[in-house]
Amino acid sequence: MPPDARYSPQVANKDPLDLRLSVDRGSPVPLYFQLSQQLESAIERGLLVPGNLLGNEIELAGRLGLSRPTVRQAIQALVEKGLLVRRRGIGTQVVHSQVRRPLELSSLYDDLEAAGQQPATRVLRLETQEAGAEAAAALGLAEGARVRLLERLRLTHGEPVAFLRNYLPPDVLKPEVAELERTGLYRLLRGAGSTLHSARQSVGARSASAAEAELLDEQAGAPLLTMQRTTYDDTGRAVEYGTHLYRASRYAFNFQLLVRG
Amino acid sequence: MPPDARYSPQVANKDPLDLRLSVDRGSPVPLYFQLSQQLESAIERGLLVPGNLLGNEIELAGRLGLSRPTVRQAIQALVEKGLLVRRRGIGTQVVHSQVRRPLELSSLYDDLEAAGQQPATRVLRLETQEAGAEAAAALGLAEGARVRLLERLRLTHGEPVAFLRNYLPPDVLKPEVAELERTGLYRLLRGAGSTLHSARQSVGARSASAAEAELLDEQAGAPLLTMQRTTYDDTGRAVEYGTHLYRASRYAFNFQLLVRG
DNA sequence: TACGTCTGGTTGTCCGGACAATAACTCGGA
DNA sequence: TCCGAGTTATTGTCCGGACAACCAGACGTA
Repeated sequence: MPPDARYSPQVANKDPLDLRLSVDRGSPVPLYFQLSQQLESAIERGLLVPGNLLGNEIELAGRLGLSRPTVRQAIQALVEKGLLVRRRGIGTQVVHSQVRRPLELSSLYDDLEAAGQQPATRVLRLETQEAGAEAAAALGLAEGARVRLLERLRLTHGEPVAFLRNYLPPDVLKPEVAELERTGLYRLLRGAGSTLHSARQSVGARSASAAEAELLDEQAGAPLLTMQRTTYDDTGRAVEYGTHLYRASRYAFNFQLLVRG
Repeated sequence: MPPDARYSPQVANKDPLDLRLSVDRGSPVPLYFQLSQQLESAIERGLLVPGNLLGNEIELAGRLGLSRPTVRQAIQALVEKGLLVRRRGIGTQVVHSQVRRPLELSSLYDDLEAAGQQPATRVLRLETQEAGAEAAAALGLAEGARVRLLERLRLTHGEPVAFLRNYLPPDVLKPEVAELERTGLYRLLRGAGSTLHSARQSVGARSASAAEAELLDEQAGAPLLTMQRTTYDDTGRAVEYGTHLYRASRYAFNFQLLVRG
């Protein structure tokens, strides 16, 4: 194989008919979404190889009995996910990225669970307080407003991984200890009706104090990853502020960024 | 002001005529993009307050002499940036987020420059090598293929902040020391014709070895932030792999994540 | 008061068509 | 052989229209 054959645009194309694309007009699921999902699953399963894609939009529309705008909308969604690239005059290609898991606002609990790490949570504290300056500023509340304070220890295989301190506006979520030990905070927030939208994070590092080391089963002075995060729902309201500590020996953040604009 | 007045949808609206929205049909800039930028700048400058927005799409289209799809495309772009929220049956509102800088694939150089930190770079090493297993895997090359190795020290105000080691496929960029000391790697990559698309990052922490401490002007054992990153262009090709060390006492990662799908 | 119903307003989805911009390919001429 | 012009294919932008889905508030009824 020539050294850069994998970057050539002339990769042979599967016959699109093999993809079994079809839409169900009786379904309440939007047509563009049906198509978009079928294309995505075809890519995930390797039915569509990096290279030239389903010919052109117009023909694809014709074969599916859809209009071109609808097909474009389906393709556009995948372009924004980073699965496809459009090239004017050329066509639309599948991106040949090895790793194309798009990244989401990640939840430590879900991450650990997905990695088969059997996460567990110990709730250390759950109470309502008056907000200090830091939490109030992060949540956009007045200083002294009531906030729920939550402190948890996250473990895998019985060993501590992280110490999590969160502040919640009281009307957003009223968590119970049993729930918190069973699942992650993000899942609870979503379950309570918040549609999470974005988060601002700051990741740093520092040495563990004696108390922190004790809590996390490390030596004093051991390196810790620190993370502060404010999460916003789709109206821009802050629904959670957290300041967390991770054992650097047992955890690292993995994420994928997309370029915007 | 009642406690949650800022979340009420009934915020008085500026007269949209004050916004001086208009489009230039002679310009080569797409109409939807012109409108999108004008709306964005109106939001940035506070002319549009969180609350009810420019009435409805149809009326806005009529006033500007555009079609509704074009207006929708402009609004959609801002929704994806997290500046607006659409609510069926209600209208489109400006998100009331304090911080709404959308985030991009960040460049340390640009970040420091934007923060007024006067970044400087010292090139420690620049040579072509055979790729080791790690770099080859990250770049998707065969082990032993030629790669360019680049080691830099990044400083602000004369003090070291980070040690940067990068691997580049030789046909992507042929950087020169003078360029590297004048600007950041991302800017050079873009200048060389790569359109950067996404990056996978891993952020962790560890204690500085004696040699690392010496280089970064820290004490041995001091906490360091570590970052590995592979950057991909819009065809999914890896254009850069880097493994970096930051002084935790002087730097932290700040970024904003958007929820996907 | 409490609750279901109706109504108006707004975004969501979808269609069919038109022309512009861009890139690859073909082909003729030097 | 090399190079430039023309041709063709494909996505990019834009239009006008239609109906569906959904939400809030007003209204009527129990």
